[in-house]
Amino acid sequence: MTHVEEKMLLSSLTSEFYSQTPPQGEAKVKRRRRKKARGDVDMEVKKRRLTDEQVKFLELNFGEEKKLESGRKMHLASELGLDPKQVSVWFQNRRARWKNKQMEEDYMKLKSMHDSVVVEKCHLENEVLKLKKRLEEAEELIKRISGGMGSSPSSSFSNNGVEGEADQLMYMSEYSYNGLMDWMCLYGV
DNA sequence: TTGTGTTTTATTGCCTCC
DNA sequence: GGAGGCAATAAAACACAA
Repeated sequence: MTHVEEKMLLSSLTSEFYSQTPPQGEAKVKRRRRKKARGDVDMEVKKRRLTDEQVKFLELNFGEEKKLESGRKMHLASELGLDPKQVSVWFQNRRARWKNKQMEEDYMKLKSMHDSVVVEKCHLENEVLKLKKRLEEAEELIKRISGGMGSSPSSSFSNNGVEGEADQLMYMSEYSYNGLMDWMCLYGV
């Protein structure tokens, strides 16, 4: 019996298994196979579990080439004493398992990358918070200093001949209180 | 022993390629 | 149009705790 004849026979035997046909225009929706009734002896297909040796040999071949061309299929089938159909089914299922495993590995890699990016983001956010706090402290200090001298910060800076107030502020926030003390000594504030 | 979850083998329908 | 691939699914076979 050819492959096609086999398929047609199976189709005719199983067509009655379907309770519904898909609505017009929804051909892509797969019909669900009806469960095989218990005791339906005619349709009973005994599953033959492959031996360890057979599986080992198939695994070896799968490792070499994941696809199965016709010649190799026939060769493997005769070598293992299996139906060529069983060999192709085994390869089909093995490819599906392999694909799942690959996806799982890809997922784990992406997850690990994502996790490290999240940690890095957390560190950066902490750093931003620290810097903001230092900036606030520096600004507060400047306010206090300029208030004590009875003039604006800019006038006090310019009075001492210093240019680039922004640069000075950056300097202060960078080196915090000790730096500020140095700066005050330097300009005699 | 039995209920339940997992794995393996097999089937089906659809799709693509030649 | 046929062969072969894939996704989805069924169901047998197996593992294992209770």
